[in-house]
Amino acid sequence: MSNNANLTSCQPLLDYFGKLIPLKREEKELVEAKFHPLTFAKKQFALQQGKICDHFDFVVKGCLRLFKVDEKGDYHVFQFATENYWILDLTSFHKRIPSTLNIEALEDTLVLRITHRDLLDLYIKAPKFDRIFRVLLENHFMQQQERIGQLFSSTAEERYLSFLEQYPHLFNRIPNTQIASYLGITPEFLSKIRKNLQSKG
Amino acid sequence: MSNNANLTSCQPLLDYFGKLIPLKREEKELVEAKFHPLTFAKKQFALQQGKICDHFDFVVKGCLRLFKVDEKGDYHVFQFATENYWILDLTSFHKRIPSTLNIEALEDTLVLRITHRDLLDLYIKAPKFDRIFRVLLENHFMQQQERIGQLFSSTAEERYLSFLEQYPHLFNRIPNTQIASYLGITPEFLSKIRKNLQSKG
DNA sequence: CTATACCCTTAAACTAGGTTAAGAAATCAG
DNA sequence: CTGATTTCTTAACCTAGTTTAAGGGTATAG
Repeated sequence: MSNNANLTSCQPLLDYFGKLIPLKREEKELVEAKFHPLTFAKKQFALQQGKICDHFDFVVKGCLRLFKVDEKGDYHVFQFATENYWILDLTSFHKRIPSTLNIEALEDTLVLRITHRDLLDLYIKAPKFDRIFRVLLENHFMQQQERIGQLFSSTAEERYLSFLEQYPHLFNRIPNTQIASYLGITPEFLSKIRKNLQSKG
Repeated sequence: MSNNANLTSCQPLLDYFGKLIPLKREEKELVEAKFHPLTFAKKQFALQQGKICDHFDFVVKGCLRLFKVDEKGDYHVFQFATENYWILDLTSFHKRIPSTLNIEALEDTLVLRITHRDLLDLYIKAPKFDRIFRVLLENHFMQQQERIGQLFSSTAEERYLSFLEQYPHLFNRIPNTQIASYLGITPEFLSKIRKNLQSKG
């Protein structure tokens, strides 16, 4: 019965993997054995800075944010993760060092989680996952590079517009303070931008 | 004889891979078959925007820069690659779409290059390279994330100091205009920063 | 050896975005 | 339903970094 429950709960992840590379029965069973569901209430932390990030999370439902608190106490959002996104502090996860980042639920959230040890074991038992996680990482990398490009050469207004385009499902789901923090500006300035845009059309 | 020449020329790359995961004889031979040496004179382009990036380059000697030219005509350096670094436009390479970036030699440079087709073939013939390139990508990703964090919360002076720390071998090897372009500031402002630092000590 | 291109610096005027403060609106826990 | 917390907006003032312009320094190709 618990086996059956897992079968059900891992389905979104199996679908996700299956779209990248078709999985064999044994590989599906491995996924079911290694990933475990976990829920977070809104405002609950999935990772606190100072702790080692021992988990690689796939979001089934809800929304998490990965963010840094700098020396001045300001918050900076690296990434939001909604349905079918991955979230973790990769640096802490791989180097096994205390994290400088936090992960917090912006909504009640359900994730499928694999631990560091289990992921290594998964790579050994089914090398196909080396490839799957390579592809997954490539996608994350491309997104990050796009972001660096924008931080370099776009104004805050342009970045806001492109955020709205890229994450239309997010903008009425999370507060503007969070969006500002993702764009690298203050909420006050975002407010000014929004007013400007409104007067334009 | 040409075989022998390749054996010699691939040695830095074999060393690099060997440090990540030991390679078997067949795997070494595959590397020698798939990677080919290529030289660029200073100022020569290894990639021009608009073309598809069909190559993944390992720098044996010299220095390349990966940069973007924005709408205003300003240049922004994503990455420098010196000895033992990788350089390519990953987005163009994987999505097979025209690149928005350029790669240019800042010094006379020797790379070992693998094409897209040969890399896919390498993954198939030796799945160990799925793992190697996963690890390699993880490292790049971590560096990029660090960079985003800095662009968010550090002043230009702080970023300059941390550049000097992180790339001590680069700062007297490339012009300050390039460093400014990497830091996301104008050469004039970098000059001001350097003057300030000098008066401090 | 020389001319040309590139590189570095200075300084004055300017602008994108930050800071501070304060009130209004929305959301939420009890 | 109600008080409390969070969120959004406005506005006046401030600052890090840009722009423009100009002069001097330094490689480098021919």
